[in-house]
Amino acid sequence: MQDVDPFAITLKKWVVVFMRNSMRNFIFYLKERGLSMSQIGSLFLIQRGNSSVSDIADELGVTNAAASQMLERMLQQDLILRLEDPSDRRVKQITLTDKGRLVIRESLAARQGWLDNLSQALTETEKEQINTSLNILIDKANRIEQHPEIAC
Amino acid sequence: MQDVDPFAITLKKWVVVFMRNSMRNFIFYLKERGLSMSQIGSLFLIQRGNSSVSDIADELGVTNAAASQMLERMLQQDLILRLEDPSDRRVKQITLTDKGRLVIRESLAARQGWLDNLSQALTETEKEQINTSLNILIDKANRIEQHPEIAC
DNA sequence: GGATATAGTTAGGCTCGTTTAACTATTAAG
DNA sequence: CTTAATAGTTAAACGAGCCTAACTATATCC
Repeated sequence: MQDVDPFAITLKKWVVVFMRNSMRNFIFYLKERGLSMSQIGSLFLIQRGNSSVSDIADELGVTNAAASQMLERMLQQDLILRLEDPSDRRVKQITLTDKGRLVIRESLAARQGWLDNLSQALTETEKEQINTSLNILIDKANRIEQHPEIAC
Repeated sequence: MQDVDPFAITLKKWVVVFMRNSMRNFIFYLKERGLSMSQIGSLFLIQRGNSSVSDIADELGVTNAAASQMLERMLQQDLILRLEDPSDRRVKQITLTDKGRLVIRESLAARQGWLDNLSQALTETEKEQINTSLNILIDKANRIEQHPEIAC
């Protein structure tokens, strides 16, 4: 908590403000849809290419059994498909259904309201400046993700 | 989905990148501590001044009964205090214990790793520029929060 | 003062997410 | 070919979180 770097302080403040404002509608959307955090997390993981039961279990930090049962419930809700991997028939390939993709889009849109209000409160000049800054952050974040070994 | 404003697109991309990278450690911290999303959400709400059972129930979108039970569990974990409001003895004032405040700090710190890596990937010039941009966003976000009627 | 409203708790019942342990099916190693 | 390892499923059990309904205590209204 002994930050002296003003940038680090700003970044943390932004995290708090962002979370407070963006999570509310997101959580209400999940409730409305009857989805748990684990389930929506799984949908995003599957979209990113984590396609086996073990992958998803690892990422969520739960046992295979837990993941398997949760995916079974998601299968019944028509959010995902579960197919045998032809190259290794022990493995199941989990993919998104159209409904699963829709849920991802809607859950992101649920945050939209606050972001739209935020956009409207900005001048064009401010938008341009922030746009440039965010693109730098996005770019650096992507590089860190692609080269996680650098990040340690 | 028919965004033409490049700023809106950038903002959304940033949200996705941010969530993907920052939630993982946060969720693992919660698991380690045995806390649910509702419980950590409550701690933040209490810190922000939502101090009655009804306040918290409303914000979380659950019944008073559910909030009351969840707060009872948090009381047993020594995360909060529950005192009678002297000015209206029907009301209970919920406040954070030292342990509750610690959990808030630790949960934010759990995201720290990724943000630190991100900071290190930036030049001083980039940091200054982004710092200015984020401060604009924080400022506007605070104004929207203080005047929610404008935001509709 | 009596009726009504508000704040919160308690009880019963349900679902979900989780674990461990036992199991099946498939692949890899010797 | 036999044994061991891997991927996933199933079953039993438990706690958390949620709801509705019934309840207590306090405050407000007329």
